[in-house]
Amino acid sequence: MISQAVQDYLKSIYKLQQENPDDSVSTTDIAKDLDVSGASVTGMIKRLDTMGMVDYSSYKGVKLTEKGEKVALEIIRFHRLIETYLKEMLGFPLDKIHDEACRLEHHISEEFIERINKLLGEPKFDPHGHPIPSKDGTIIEYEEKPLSEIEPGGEYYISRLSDTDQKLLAYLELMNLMPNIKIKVIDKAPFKGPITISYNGSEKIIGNEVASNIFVKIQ
Amino acid sequence: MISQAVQDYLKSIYKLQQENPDDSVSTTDIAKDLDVSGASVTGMIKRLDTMGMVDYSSYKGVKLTEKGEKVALEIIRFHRLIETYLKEMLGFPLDKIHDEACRLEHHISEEFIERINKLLGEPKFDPHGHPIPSKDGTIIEYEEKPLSEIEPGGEYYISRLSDTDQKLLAYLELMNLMPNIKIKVIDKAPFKGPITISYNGSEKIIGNEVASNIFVKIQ
DNA sequence: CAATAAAATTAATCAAATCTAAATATTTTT
DNA sequence: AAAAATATTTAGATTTGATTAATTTTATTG
Ligand SMILES: [Mn+2]
Ligand SMILES: [Mn+2]
Ligand SMILES: [Mn+2]
Ligand SMILES: [Mn+2]
Repeated sequence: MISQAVQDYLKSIYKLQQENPDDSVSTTDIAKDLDVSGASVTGMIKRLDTMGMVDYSSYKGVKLTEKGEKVALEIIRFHRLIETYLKEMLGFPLDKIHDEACRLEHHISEEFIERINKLLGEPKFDPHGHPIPSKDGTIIEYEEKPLSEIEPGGEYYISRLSDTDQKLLAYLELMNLMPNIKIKVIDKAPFKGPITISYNGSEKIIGNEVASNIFVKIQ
Repeated sequence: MISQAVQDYLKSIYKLQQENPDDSVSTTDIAKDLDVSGASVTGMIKRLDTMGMVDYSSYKGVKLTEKGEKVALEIIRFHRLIETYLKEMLGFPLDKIHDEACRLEHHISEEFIERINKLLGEPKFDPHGHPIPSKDGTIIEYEEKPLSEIEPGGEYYISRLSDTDQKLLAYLELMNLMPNIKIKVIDKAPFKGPITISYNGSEKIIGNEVASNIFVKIQ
């Protein structure tokens, strides 16, 4: 059996690799992401290497092997299906689903996942707008940009909300700024100033910080 | 935080205590129930004692303290609500719910439990017929007897199915021998022979072994 | 009531994950 | 290119939960 710790490391490495696909992932980045010491990361990385989950050489960082990536994608699939289920079927608020899913992802069975996947109608995106990997590990990719970098003018669809700050997510849900909402930038004040947007038939003003956590689909 | 291991020990001690309320629970019985070595049990018991979860003195076995019992009942509440949820909302077969619940009980939040409790309509019994402890730790008790000890004649309601043998549970579900079904013993062959029963408008013959895993409510 | 069997505890190890402090390698700056 | 700063690894310890083997305590029985 693959322990929870191993699963969390693989998930973290996958995430960091996505953010920076060219470089290999550094110990320090993993340590920061998982909030553990650098020494712990070195120790675990060596084990992952002997398990064939990552390629590692001293002082050079790691890269997931095909095997490691497969495991990571499986956990991410679990995580995102659970998030979707918590929101859609149990009525959890948007800011509570991540933490719950992050625990459950390590403990539910294939059978459980298959059942909720069916009940949900095999969804392709979770409530944050994250794509849900298919069972064979393929994952939808598309181009997006933070709303804070969009010039006033065209219309866009919200594709994704950053899920790092749960307080912010609660605010976005309250404002009904959710994936798939059609949105238009009316005005953008200079020097990271407030941004005027129009959606759902009304105008709102949000801060640049907030807008930088909302991503819209490009073309 | 109370670890999964600690939770499982407390649950096991609670169960063994119920089976034999007068004696204190022996190390060997816990070891058998949890499938660990006796030495492991001695080690854990000492920790539980210093945590104030059990009263323990060397060579004399353990008894749950009020604190320990409260924790045990909380986990049992979680376990049984999850079982009910897996059956009622996700359509799990009766023989698959125990193992899944036994893992999840340690990892779901109060919030999750409260939500499924509401959605299920605050059920009082799980699919095996086990009473679900209330949030404050009270638990319904009633008298019951194995069907194998019932003499032909009166009518009874199935109260509970033993959940130790999952294969047997699958058979019972197939036969529609489930809690709350009205049942009548028509004939009982001697020397632990087959038992003829009537329920749901038809007659069936089951083995004594099977009947000893079906419990009916007394009066 | 002593001999034997069974139950329980102790002692010594192990593995997984973590940590801090010290040492070493790499990168950046002057 | 040497010095300084940063990143990474090593060494040594800790905690939790488990093991086997040896010892001690309790229970049984002739
Ligand atoms: Mn997780
Ligand atoms: Mn998500
Ligand atoms: Mn359990
Ligand atoms: Mn049950």
